[in-house]
Amino acid sequence: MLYDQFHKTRRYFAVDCVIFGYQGEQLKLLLFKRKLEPAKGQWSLIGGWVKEDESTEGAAHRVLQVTTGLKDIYQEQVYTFSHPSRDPGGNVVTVAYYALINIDEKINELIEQHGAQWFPLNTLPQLIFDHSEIVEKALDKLRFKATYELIGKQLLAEKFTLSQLRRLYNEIFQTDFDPGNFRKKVMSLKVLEKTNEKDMSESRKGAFYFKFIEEDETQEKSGPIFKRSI
Amino acid sequence: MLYDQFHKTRRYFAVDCVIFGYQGEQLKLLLFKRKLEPAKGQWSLIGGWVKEDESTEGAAHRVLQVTTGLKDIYQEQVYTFSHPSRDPGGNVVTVAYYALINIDEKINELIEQHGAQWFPLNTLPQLIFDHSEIVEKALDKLRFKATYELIGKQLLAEKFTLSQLRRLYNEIFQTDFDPGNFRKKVMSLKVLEKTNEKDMSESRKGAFYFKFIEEDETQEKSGPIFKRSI
DNA sequence: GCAAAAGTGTTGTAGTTACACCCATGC
DNA sequence: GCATGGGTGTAACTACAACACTTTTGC
Repeated sequence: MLYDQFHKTRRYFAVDCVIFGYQGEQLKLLLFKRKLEPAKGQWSLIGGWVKEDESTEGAAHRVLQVTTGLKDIYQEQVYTFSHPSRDPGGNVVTVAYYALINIDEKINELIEQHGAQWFPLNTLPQLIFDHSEIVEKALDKLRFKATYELIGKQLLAEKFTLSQLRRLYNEIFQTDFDPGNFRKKVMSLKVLEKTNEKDMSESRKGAFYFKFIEEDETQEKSGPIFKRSI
Repeated sequence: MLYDQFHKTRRYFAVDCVIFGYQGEQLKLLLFKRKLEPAKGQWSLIGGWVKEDESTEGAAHRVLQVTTGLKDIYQEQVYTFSHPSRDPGGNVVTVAYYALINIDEKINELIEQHGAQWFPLNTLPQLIFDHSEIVEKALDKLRFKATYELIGKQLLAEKFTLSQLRRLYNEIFQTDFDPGNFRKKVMSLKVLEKTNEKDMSESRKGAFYFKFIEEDETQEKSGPIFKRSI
């Protein structure tokens, strides 16, 4: 190969996935018992080696599919971690991705087979290596995205009430949005459509379900939709 | 090594630097004539292989130091590009960084030795591989940073007038900020201090020079300082 | 005096916050 | 009827855009 003269290095190349889910009004993280030495059996992000003829996007996608059974999971590159001694097992460069998952029964079956478990963000166990830092960066990026566009499509069910959406935002930003103001702001974005169905489980009056309007990649980023009130 | 059983791949690992400078009221990019096959002699970003026991941050720093002679250049990770066929010479994963440089005489000497040249952003030549995409992402990130905090410390001389700063922002966002409003906004951030010196070269009245207040990493990100008026 | 940039002041508007208030319904 | 979340309305406040205005100086 052309570049071989420059390379004597043994380096490994991996991806790690920060998988966010939302369940029981809590933003959660999917963690795995590591199957590999070193640190075998400890909690970690799910990762995988990047194969030949595979991009990191592809590798992350593959890892997510294997561990959740889902295709077409929403994912976004977070950061690349490359400190030579970040992994005691060798010089492993990892490209981190975060993913957004709608937690349901089917997924949880597969997840259990992998020895994985959902953890609320504020009660995470000790993670291996620099995985805490990776989670921190992923969360920053998620918050950031949520400031600039309305997220929830991937984390919530197809139909959801505005209260459910608001509580998701409350979780993400660890704050307490005013119900009235939140509703007005969200409606002004014109990215949701009201359905005719009502959720009667959370209130006497009932709340209309909304869903995201299908659009072809036309989420224009215009400006912050919420003040970074964190 | 522990992980060797999983690796049969030949892959190369590089960094590329998007070097921004500001000169003659123009935001410029430093480009290099590639010294390597393939695409030898064509314009490209400056890059380098990541050595053993080196992080990508370290590699980018080293590459910047060699090509500009400067230590402690401000740099920030942009994105990792890993499509297996992005470089015809082999499977090269590259981590992109952008850097901010204050262009002056000394630098330009070294730069010429490397066959490098400053190009205004709107008249870039054809770049190799996916380097245009890398530049685009870097510029996005720079704009983004400039929206959230006052930049200029690395791009301008130590002392500068508010008009000079405003024209830098005009360049970055390709817009025309109102002089009065720009001044008020910048002053409200309380990150600049007025010096006693005046620049008499650009106006009859003369304009006071300002400089950035020294602070120990206390640029708190609160909210956007300028509407993304792009 | 006049041109030209530096610097200050003013006014209207848009978006947000805080909060009051009505609505629909199960109990 | 009353408690509860759903949903609407409103007044105060803030930030910003637009633009008028004053200041200082070289010519």
